[in-house]
Amino acid sequence: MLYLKKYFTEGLIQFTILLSLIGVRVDVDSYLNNQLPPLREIILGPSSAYTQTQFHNLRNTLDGYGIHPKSVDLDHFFATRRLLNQVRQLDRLSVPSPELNAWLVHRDSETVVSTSSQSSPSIPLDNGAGLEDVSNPDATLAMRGGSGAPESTYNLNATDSSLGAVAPEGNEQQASRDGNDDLTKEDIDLIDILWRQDIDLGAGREVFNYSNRQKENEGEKASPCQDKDRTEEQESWRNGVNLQAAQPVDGETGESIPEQFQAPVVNPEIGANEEAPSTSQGLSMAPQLAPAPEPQLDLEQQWQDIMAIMELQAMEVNSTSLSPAADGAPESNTAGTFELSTGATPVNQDVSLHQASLPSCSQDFPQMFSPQLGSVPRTLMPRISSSNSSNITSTFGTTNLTGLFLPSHVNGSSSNLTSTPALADPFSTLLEESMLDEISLLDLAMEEGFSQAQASQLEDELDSDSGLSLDSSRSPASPSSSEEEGAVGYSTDSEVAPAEPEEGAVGGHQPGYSKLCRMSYQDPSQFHGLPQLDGISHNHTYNLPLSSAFSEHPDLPVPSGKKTVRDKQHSKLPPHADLLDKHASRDERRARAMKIPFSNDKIINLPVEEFNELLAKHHLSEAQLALIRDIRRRGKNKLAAQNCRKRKLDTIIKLEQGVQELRRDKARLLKEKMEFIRSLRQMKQKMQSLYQEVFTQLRDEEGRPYPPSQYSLQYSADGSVLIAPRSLATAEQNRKPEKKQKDKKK
DNA sequence: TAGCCATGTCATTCA
DNA sequence: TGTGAATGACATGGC
Repeated sequence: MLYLKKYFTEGLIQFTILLSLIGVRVDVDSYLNNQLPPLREIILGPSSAYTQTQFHNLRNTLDGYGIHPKSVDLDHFFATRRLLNQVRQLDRLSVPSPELNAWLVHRDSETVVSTSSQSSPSIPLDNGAGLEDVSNPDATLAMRGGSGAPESTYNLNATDSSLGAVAPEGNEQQASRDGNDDLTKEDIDLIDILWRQDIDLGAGREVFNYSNRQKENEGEKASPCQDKDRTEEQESWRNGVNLQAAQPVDGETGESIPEQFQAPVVNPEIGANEEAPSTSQGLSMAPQLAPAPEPQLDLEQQWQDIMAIMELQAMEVNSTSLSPAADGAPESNTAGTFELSTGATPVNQDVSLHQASLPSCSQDFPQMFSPQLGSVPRTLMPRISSSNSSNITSTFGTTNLTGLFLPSHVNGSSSNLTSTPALADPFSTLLEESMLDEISLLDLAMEEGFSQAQASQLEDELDSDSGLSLDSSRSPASPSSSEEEGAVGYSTDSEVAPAEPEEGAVGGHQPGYSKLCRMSYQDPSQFHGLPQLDGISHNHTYNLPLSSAFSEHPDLPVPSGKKTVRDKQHSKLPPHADLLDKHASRDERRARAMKIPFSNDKIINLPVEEFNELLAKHHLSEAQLALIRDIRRRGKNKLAAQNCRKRKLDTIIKLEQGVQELRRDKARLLKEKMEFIRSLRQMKQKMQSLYQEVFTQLRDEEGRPYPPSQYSLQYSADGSVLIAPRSLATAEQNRKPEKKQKDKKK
């Protein structure tokens, strides 16, 4: 980590030097002192709770690497690395390629966390480059004399101030000139390229002037009108409304184009790339798109390796979890989502990056942060979310991007629908339908993945709880159990029963296990400290009447939520008797009233023989005997009813699973059918072409070709091919159906 | 207060 | 024939 920090620091220093070469005065100390997290955190260490980790791709499957994917350090590494790369590569010819840069920028906690593509003017981009502020296009116009032709009137000096200069406007040109004094030709070329990026935008750099924000923050030279606009924008932003949600971006640079400059954009290249992803950083993403081989630091190489691995993993996740349309079909991802570029460069990196950043747009956001996020003011969260979501919207229009980053079942099939490439053949409709069907079913399967887990869990419970062996390991109703333990040793649940002092003539201790099982039914979390009970998650309490366990330990908290209401209602009663009454069933109360000398649990759960012995031991009245038999009958029936209901649920769940399975099978078979049809069609086409080829080469005795309208090739049964007049062939074909009909009649 | 749900109970059937 | 299990139907209470 220290190494990374050092690297960040070095990179930032390089970047700062570069900016100073351009003519921008960058005061690192002021950044640090002004409590701007990114620089400070990059250099001094991460402290931001708002860090958006870019590696939250789909399921956070990137474990096991040197840098944890969720490490906030990676974010800084990402941001800094990309900034540096892009700056370094600005002097190269840029070729648009499908790259989506997910920038991560930060601000102090007072304002907003933003991703790069966020073009909202209210988001300061304190990324260390001191880059853009798109909130002040008016100033740009003014500086350019309000020209509608920005290409021709671009003010280079004005651009200087946009690159993070904190010098007053009046000094900008001087500062720029001062800075240019030391420029080499290479630097100048680099600066020219930088400026051209914005010229292509039709906007000067001053549009993205970071210094404007600085000035505004300092209360210097900001016009009231600008303040008002900015305040409104910030408010709207805080309200989760991105006023510039549909703001276009420069396809070449990925920058957000201020609305004032959308019309004048005449650069055809921009038009061709108008769907390019947006990075509102103001730094060109284009140079990075054509990375020329250059000597890399070892760390860079390592970083590339990390990136490659992560991309592969992201692709794996995509290919396994998304629709089959995504299999080897990058365009499937691009449809409506990643169709952002020209050229055929794979979008793997883009995908991973995008996936890495976008989950934060919605519900995944809180989980993506470090535990410190818990301390993030809640008021910040909506802004974070809205910034990201609006970001997406601004970049991709109304396309439903979330489908790529949320589980497909969340997104439904919409993204899949858009991602299914159109097929040219006549079967495309059917095939598409089939594939879509399957896709939707795969979505269902993903849904089912969840329900299956639940179902299997429930199934396990059901299996283990089947029958009276709900407490399967120790069921008192189990003959084996009773045989092992004997009448006296009938000590599991039957031991619970004597816990009722009034009822139980047969004493017994309350085994902790049973007690805990009872409690586990109510609150499994109470057993976290009991490793021996880790494996106990089932509800084995059906044959453990609540009153039994509770009566022995009336000081125990009432575990049942349902009982609590009743508890409150009876809270004025004497504690012990009240609790006994409260948690005693009707039969238990009756048994107490009739002075039955043993517990209801015993009455219910003892095997017949032992039960009869127990009755024989005591001299009971007819009323008592009748009550005992009723208690036994009802108790057993109660358990039976519970088991019956569980079985019903189990059956329903299994049926649902069966339905899902059948649907998957149907989709798979349909897909296979379509593939067969397509294959058959291809074979027919091949056959037709071969037929034509052979036919055209045939000649009669005079060397003339046979007219296809009069002759055709006939295939005989022995495999030979004959040429015959079409009329003859037609007649033969007509005979065959007649023969078949005759055969059928026979 | 109606509706839903969980649970208990009864009656019945079956092995 | 007694017993237990299974299940439909109904009642009840909580939310």
